[in-house]
Amino acid sequence: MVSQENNCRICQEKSCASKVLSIGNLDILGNSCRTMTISKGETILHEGSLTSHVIYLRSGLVKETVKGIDSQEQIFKIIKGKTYLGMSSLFGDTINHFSYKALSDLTVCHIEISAFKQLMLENAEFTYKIMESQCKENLHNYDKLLKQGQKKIFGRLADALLYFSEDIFENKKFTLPLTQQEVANFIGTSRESTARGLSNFRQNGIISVNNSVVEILDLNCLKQVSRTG
Amino acid sequence: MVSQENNCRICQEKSCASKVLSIGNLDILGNSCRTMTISKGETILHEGSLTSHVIYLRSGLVKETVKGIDSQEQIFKIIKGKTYLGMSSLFGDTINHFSYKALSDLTVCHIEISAFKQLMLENAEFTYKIMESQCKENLHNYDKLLKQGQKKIFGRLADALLYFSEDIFENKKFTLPLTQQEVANFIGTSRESTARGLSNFRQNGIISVNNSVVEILDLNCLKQVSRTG
DNA sequence: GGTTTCCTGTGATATTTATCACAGTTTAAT
DNA sequence: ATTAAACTGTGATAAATATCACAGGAAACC
Repeated sequence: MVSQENNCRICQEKSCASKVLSIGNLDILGNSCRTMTISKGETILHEGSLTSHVIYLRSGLVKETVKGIDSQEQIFKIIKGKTYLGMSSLFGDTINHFSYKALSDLTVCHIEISAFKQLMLENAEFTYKIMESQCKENLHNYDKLLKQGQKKIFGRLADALLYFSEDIFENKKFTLPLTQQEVANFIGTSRESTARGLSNFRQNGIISVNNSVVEILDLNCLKQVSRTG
Repeated sequence: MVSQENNCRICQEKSCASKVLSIGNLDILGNSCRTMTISKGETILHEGSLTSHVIYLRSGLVKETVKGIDSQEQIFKIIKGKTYLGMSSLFGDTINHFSYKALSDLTVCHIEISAFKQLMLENAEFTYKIMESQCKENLHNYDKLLKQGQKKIFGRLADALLYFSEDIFENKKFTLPLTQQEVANFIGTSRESTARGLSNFRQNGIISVNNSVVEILDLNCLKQVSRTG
């Protein structure tokens, strides 16, 4: 981990919310903010630890996880750059409800919670923007979780592939950042079922898989599977 | 529905957030707020409709639902008094993602969204409180949804019973406000499996059921089932 | 009060999914 | 390059759950 002081004025990766901050506000932020790099595989934040900082993911890919029963890792979602991590825990509790682990090399900022709260109480538009983005995320998460409960495995797997293709990588061809075990933990099933699902999609010409490079060949069919369940 | 003008200054059912409002703020709220009663069975808000008002549930019990695939109703959660309804949709989108239906007679307030936003931008502490309560709710919801995905039916049913007993009615004995079909829609299973689960709990002396009056007889055992899944 | 409609309980069966087992592949480490 | 470790693919079987079917109860509606 390399850490350095930060000038938020000139940051190229501002969040939606911090774009509304005045120069004065940005300097308050910069004074309470440290940027650092984290390498793939490291854990940024542990479930169960006390909340102490706002963490802003500038760039890179992160998995948000919880320990399930018999302490199997459940993956809640994959997070890409320009996102605050663990806001619900930060404002809704004193301990973190999720762990965050780097799926790639990352750049993150640690912001002192007191400074962040000060900004929120001084600048209602900032708070409003933060709330807006949280609400958007929540709608998305609830939608995903509720649908997941109804769908069968092929449908959920299709959803996961579409999620990576459309939301995360914005490309029909991408390198899966997860092992099959992790995909299974993400869609709530067993590793074997995930493997069988991928085989099935491959055999039906819906996708191609080479090592961990996936390409969606028949998007309509995949969407169909996602709908049908 | 009976509607009347509202004096928010003297409201006995203020939300956590509106408790921090000044008298002036409360008058702004009161001028843009109408109180009404809604009877059991009516729908307050339809999924898919445009967001137009903040709705505050003063008293009563509401089910929050979404249409699942093949348009089966999924029950996301049960909501009791002193809660804003549909905040995520309101701030995260322009259409409502959930429907809200009365499980009992209700008192609700409709608040003009423009006035509410004005308050949020004028009073950052208010906004902060709103955000805080949203975050608490989210942690709770995510926890529930994630665990639900891992547990088997008996575990989920146990959770639902504990939820009614501890969170909603705060009593070991309560009248189930849902039919078995609805309980099934709540825990994500079939009506028959729900019926079998309840029978099983009854036969094992964990609960007693008379019509829709449920009493938890062996709390420890029920919690055990909830844990074991 | 009688009829209709919705709700509940439970057996039998079919479907879905997990688990076990193990061989073949890829990746990482020396 | 070679070995070890982790990951992947697939069959066989077991467990969980849904679905179908139907009878008996409760509630609601003339």
